[in-house]
Amino acid sequence: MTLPLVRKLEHFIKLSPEDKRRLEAATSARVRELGAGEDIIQEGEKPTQLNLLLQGFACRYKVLEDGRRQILAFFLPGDLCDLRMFILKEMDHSIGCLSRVSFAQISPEALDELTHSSQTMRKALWWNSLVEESIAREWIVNVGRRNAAERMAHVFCEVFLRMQAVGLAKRDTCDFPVTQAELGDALGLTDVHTNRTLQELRAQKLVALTGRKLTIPDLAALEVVGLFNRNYLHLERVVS
Amino acid sequence: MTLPLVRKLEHFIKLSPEDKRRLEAATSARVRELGAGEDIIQEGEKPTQLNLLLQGFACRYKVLEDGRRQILAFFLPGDLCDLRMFILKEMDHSIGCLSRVSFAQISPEALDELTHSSQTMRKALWWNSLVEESIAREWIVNVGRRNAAERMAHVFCEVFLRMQAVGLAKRDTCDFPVTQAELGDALGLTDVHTNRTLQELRAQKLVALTGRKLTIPDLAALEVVGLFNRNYLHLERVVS
DNA sequence: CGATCGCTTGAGCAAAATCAAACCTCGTGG
DNA sequence: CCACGAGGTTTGATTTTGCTCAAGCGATCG
Repeated sequence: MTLPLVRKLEHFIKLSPEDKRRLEAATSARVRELGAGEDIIQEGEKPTQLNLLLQGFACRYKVLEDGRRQILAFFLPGDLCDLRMFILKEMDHSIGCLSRVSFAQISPEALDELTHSSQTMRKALWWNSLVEESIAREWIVNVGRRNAAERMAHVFCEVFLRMQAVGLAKRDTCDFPVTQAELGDALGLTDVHTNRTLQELRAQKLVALTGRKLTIPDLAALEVVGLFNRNYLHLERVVS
Repeated sequence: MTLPLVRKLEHFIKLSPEDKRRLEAATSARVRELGAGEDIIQEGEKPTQLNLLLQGFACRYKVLEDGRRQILAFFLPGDLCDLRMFILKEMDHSIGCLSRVSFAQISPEALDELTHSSQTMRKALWWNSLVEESIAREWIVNVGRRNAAERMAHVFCEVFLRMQAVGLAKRDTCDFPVTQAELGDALGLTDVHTNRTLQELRAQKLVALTGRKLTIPDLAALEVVGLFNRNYLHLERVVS
């Protein structure tokens, strides 16, 4: 089975067999598991290695002094949680697990080795960071300028397309092991309002969300509702 | 006069005289000016070079189909508007000028040259990107979980500290050539509500904002109102 | 001197938050 | 096998926050 990360990177650039082999080696050296609610790394800690999500959902989040929480990004299988971050003195946010999760820990040295010999790999990881940043910017638009239903439609589209990009969507369905309260924390909404908004989308038959599975019967329609534009995911290949 | 960018980078790492000389050379090769309201680059265009803001304020922004606009970041003197972006096929957002602006255009080749010979410069620019990403994440929290007054207090603190970091704040005052409507676009608020919120902060003597100048008589107090935590700006030096 | 742009004010309304309670489901232990 | 409990979802009533629409005001600039 192809590594989700490989699938993702190949949306941008074709990797050589050698690149893939090394990547697989690097990601199998040290694998850890954590349960839902546990943190991979917390705000204030010094980041020391790179975490690559292999299975399950995780998220970046911040908590304000008074307990308000905001989720800053969803991490899906194939996502690098904190590439390049270990130059910093301390984390300014936490990374937590939304479901049971398994992830690979890659040391800075292993990463160096991976990129040092391959221009292609460097470019691929570079592209990967840019996409991540782009997603963060789109989330600013989401919470800043879209209303509740639009926001929710938008993240559903995003998650579905990203899952599809790593080969983890079957037809119109993918995993979505996220509680409504957590979804609210990602959308900047309360749990109550998140629930009502979800019911709206359900009533319009735009989404089904049960048993940790997300189904989108008509993606194009949901994209319209969410004022969704795929360009920010940069999934059309530039370099062959 | 020291380049704002140099001042900023030196919050993280000390640059050698040689590094500084090269940076100054690279930034003086090609300087352009634009007026308020003009765009440095627009969504959909292919980014080809790096723009370094020298004077004035600019911003990153996106516009939804129906005209709603969200400002994603403020660019102050010393900011690199799109470092690393030129690997992408097209911009997923625009960069516009909030005031009359002058900026340097640095070619990918000049940038390569700058970083190729200096590990320090590479690290400095690396750190710079990470801080920019960190600011974007904090903005998600801002629009997602803070109310109008908190949001406004927060960006005022941020802009002031960033201006201070590049040597462009005098005591408790710095430039802020941004209209209330634009400020609203950054905060995810309407212009009307932005106005009322600003009046609140003024009434509490937390800020003065007249003639494109921002004054913060008691920064600590404003930080409390904005639930502001400096950690995300990563301004304490790690590497000497 | 009028036009434009930015700021300000008011009234009414809509969206989302808050508070409170009930309900459902699924795993656990008696 | 059933009762229990925790976590997650749903509902209702009410309040708050911020939006919309509309108009007026005050500079500044050809």
